[in-house]
Amino acid sequence: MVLSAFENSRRALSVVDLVKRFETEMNKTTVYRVLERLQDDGELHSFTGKDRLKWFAKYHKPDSNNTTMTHPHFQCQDCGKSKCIPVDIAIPSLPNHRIDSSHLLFIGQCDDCLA
Amino acid sequence: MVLSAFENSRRALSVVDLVKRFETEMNKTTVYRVLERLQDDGELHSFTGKDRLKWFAKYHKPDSNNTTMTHPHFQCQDCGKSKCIPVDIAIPSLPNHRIDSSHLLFIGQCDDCLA
DNA sequence: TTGTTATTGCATCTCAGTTGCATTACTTTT
DNA sequence: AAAAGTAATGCAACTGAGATGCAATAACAA
Ligand SMILES: [Mn+2]
Ligand SMILES: [Mn+2]
Ligand SMILES: [Zn+2]
Ligand SMILES: [Zn+2]
Repeated sequence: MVLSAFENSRRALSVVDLVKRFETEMNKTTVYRVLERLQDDGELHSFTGKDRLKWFAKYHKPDSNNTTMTHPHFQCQDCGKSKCIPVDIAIPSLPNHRIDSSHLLFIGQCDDCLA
Repeated sequence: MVLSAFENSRRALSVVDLVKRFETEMNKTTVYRVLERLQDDGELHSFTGKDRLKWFAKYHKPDSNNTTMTHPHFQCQDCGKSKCIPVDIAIPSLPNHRIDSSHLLFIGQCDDCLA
């Protein structure tokens, strides 16, 4: 039910929105827990938006090119919507450091708001 | 006084830490406001850490190669410390989108914690 | 001095996210 | 079917970073 809100697209949904959308049918806490469970099950993944809110999106398994394993996200500064960007970003190598993951968020104007 | 806590390095300091460090000499709210002012003055810049906390670091003006204008940051998952990474990351171009800025955070183990 | 503006303190608020505990739903075992 | 165990949900209260309103103080200028 919560999962079907993501309708197979790359659109992300903020937890705040989801809590609102389901406030008549389920408790706030339940929404949080369902999302966490779906993430553990590999159905969803999460990231942090520009306003430090938590967002979720469908998990798309990496394609053959290894793309999208740890992909960036885009958030529109006009409409606030955000989505997955299935693109590979080259991770720099830092001397004496080990990079395990990355949080990549691009901010700008989305196609809708540019049109 | 708050500014001198950054001692010209690329080390970042979380607001939470700064509030604690100065709790005897100034109010929590004042710390927030001083940091905001220093950011407006171009002395500091801020970013969001992996735990959604706000971090500040010295602002280093871009060098001739345009490097570090919108640079990534690194946060160690062991010690929690984070710092600026003066490296250029290629921003992808997304069809029908305009990217204005980016939040790039790399997570891993720092030199100290690897040693 | 007197008026004006910038800075700080303090209390209170906001609000996303978490936690504890009781209740209900679902499964498995006898 | 009944009992027992496990998982999912509701509800209330809590947490904590960050914001806000307002009064008090400090700096500054006329
Ligand atoms: Mn994604
Ligand atoms: Mn930086
Ligand atoms: Zn938009
Ligand atoms: Zn470390």
